[in-house]
Amino acid sequence: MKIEKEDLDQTACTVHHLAIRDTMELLSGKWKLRIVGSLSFGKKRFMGLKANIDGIAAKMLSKELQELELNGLITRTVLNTKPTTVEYELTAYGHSLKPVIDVIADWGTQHRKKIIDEMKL
Amino acid sequence: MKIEKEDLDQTACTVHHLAIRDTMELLSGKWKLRIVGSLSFGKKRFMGLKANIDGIAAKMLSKELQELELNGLITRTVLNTKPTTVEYELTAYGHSLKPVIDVIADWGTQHRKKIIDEMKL
DNA sequence: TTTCATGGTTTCCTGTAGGTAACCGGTTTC
DNA sequence: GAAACCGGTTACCTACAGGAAACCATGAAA
Repeated sequence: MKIEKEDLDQTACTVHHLAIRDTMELLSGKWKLRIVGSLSFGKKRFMGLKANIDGIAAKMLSKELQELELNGLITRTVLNTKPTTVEYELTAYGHSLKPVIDVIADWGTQHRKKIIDEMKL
Repeated sequence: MKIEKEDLDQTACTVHHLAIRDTMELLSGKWKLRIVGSLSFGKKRFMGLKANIDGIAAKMLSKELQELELNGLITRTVLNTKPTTVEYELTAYGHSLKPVIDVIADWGTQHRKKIIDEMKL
């Protein structure tokens, strides 16, 4: 049985697809990438995140944080303060997403420039 | 008025957020990234894409392709064949997404490895 | 003349993502 | 004892993303 170039492409392509799907599933939802992006600037508390991420409701923030923690991307630390404060921080694994976030943010930045330039014409 | 480090962080962070949101809006939906990923291997026809992207329905493919074309990421070329065939191809701008796709696919690949390794324990 | 292929569109239906708003428990401050 | 702050949870609601299946026009082939 001969292996055609098409087959190789097909295989490479399938793996590619699986990988993309995996990443996007982990980062699914409107807010996860934003939360990770926010935390990539340093650890933050619940209210800090809520203030930092414009428009997010407490319910969503709490839910998304739980999923991120389940997936080992962030840690949740309850501090012994009064009133109780909770710190969220990227794990090492969470930090491994930095290249992903950065390249997405970079593309978005230059895309926004392009759109603005086009408006000026 | 003094500019604090926090303010700078805040500004950097806001821009970051906008950029992330912009990119993700363009690539929103379950299939767009997969379509672009598929086309990054070379131009394809409608049926080729449908076969290549496991599970996508014609309706979704057609809809997503329209949006991608509107955003200038792909071109649609109707060929003078019988039966009519249509070629979809990434534009130069679409190709500029390659680093984004690649880094997402790379992360997904190593994430999948990690999960499999953890299962072996 | 019936069937097959291409590249779709249309209709119908459903799950769920995500929004709003009220509420909660513990603690400190007024 | 009322109000405020933190970090949530709960209940309720709905718009829309997305799936399934049927349908359509064109033309070639059988």
